[in-house]
Amino acid sequence: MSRSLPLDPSLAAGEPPVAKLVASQLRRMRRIVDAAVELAEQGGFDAVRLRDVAERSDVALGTLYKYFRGKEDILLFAFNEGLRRLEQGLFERRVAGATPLARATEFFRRATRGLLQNPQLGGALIRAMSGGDRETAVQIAGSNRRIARMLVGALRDEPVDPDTPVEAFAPTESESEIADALIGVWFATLIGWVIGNEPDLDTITRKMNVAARLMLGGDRDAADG
Amino acid sequence: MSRSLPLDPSLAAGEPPVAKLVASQLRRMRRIVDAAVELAEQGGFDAVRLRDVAERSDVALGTLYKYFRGKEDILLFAFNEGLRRLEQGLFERRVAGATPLARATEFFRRATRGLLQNPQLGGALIRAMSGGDRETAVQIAGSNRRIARMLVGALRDEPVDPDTPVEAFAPTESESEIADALIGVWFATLIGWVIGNEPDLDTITRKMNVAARLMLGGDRDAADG
DNA sequence: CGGTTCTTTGGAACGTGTTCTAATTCGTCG
DNA sequence: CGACGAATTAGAACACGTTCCAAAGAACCG
Repeated sequence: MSRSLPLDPSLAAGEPPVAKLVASQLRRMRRIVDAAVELAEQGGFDAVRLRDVAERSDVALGTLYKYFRGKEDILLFAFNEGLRRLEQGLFERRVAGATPLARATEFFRRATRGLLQNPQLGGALIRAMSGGDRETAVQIAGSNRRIARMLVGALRDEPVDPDTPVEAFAPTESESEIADALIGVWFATLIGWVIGNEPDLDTITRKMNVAARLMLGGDRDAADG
Repeated sequence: MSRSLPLDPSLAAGEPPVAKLVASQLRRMRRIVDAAVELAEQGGFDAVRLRDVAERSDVALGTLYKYFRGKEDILLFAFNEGLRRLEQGLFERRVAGATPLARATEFFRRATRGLLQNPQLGGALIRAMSGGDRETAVQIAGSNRRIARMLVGALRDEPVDPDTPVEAFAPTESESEIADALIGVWFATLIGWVIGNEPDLDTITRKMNVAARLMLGGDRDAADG
């Protein structure tokens, strides 16, 4: 083995792909992700051509594949960075709302807003998530868990420290069921959005409010922008 | 224009892609779909190479693109045929169960069973649905509607005539909300299954039962095989 | 410093979805 | 029958993700 080789080991494990990389390699990786995100912002998933990513980030095509398993892997990495930002944001400004329903709705509103901020990029990230290969499954499962943790935090009205490892997250069975189902609705809605492109934050928020109301009971429409 | 040209007009509109085709063209189309399905059954989505499909169905590659917009389109067509079979099956043997919860669970069990009958094929079909392009959105929306109609039929404990046009289907707002959310959970679950491959009918059925219970209330686990 | 090993590079090469084209066949109408 | 247009064919061509390779560079070790 070697001391720092960048490839799989970092990414094969679910979450922390940045590990054991010297500074120059970290910078290279960052350039790759940034280039991919820029291209996605401009033209969506299809505009992220790996040849362009390589050129923009001053990296050879082959090197790119040393850092990431493929196109979707890069976008998935960006998605996870977005998740981290969301976690941080939620930690700094807790979700507001008097009832679990209101807080759940507000959580999804903020999460969705992050994705829709740049629709092209958001669509690209969702597409990378839904079209995942067997290899990226672990990563996706990890993302899912992080989302569930945030959602359950909102339901409980408890802050979630982003730096706590997700493995320590222990929801009750009931919480787990609700989170699973709600996140499922969210993903399905986002995929529908990607396919059909009706880029309306309010519509998606309303849909999540409806689903949450069904599962949590309570008065209707307990959240607003 | 012509009298029968096979290409877009049939497929551009959502549902009835078979229209205005002479018998020989219908047979060609059938051969194409059959070949694609056979290949998918054996090796999943990736094994459906259009060159192979063309060869198997004795059709030129270019002709294939006259009948379908692309690879996913063929699989989507097969998916819709599967839906029709499911509708027929449900019409002939109504979903059993004393409560809406039990019937909803049983509906998803039967729908999922159809997909998992051949996991390779089922995965390929799901993948075609989730990775859809803008053009196939209409078709997918139509499929969704057909599924919603079946589900609502099960909730109401009413038979659904497969030959009735979906457009005539008029759910109440509440039914529509529940169906939307449940189908979302179902899709998300299936996508998770495709990505992670844990091909267990019972697990998926249980998950749907949980989600349905959350939304419909009622006693737990009210359905079994 | 020389040698060894790993990383990076530039670029070719491959597979597959998709598009394009020229030639051929088919069906219909006059 | 003969002609015209539409459908089909065979196959080349293109785009892009992915893999492969030989050469150049970089880091480390004695």
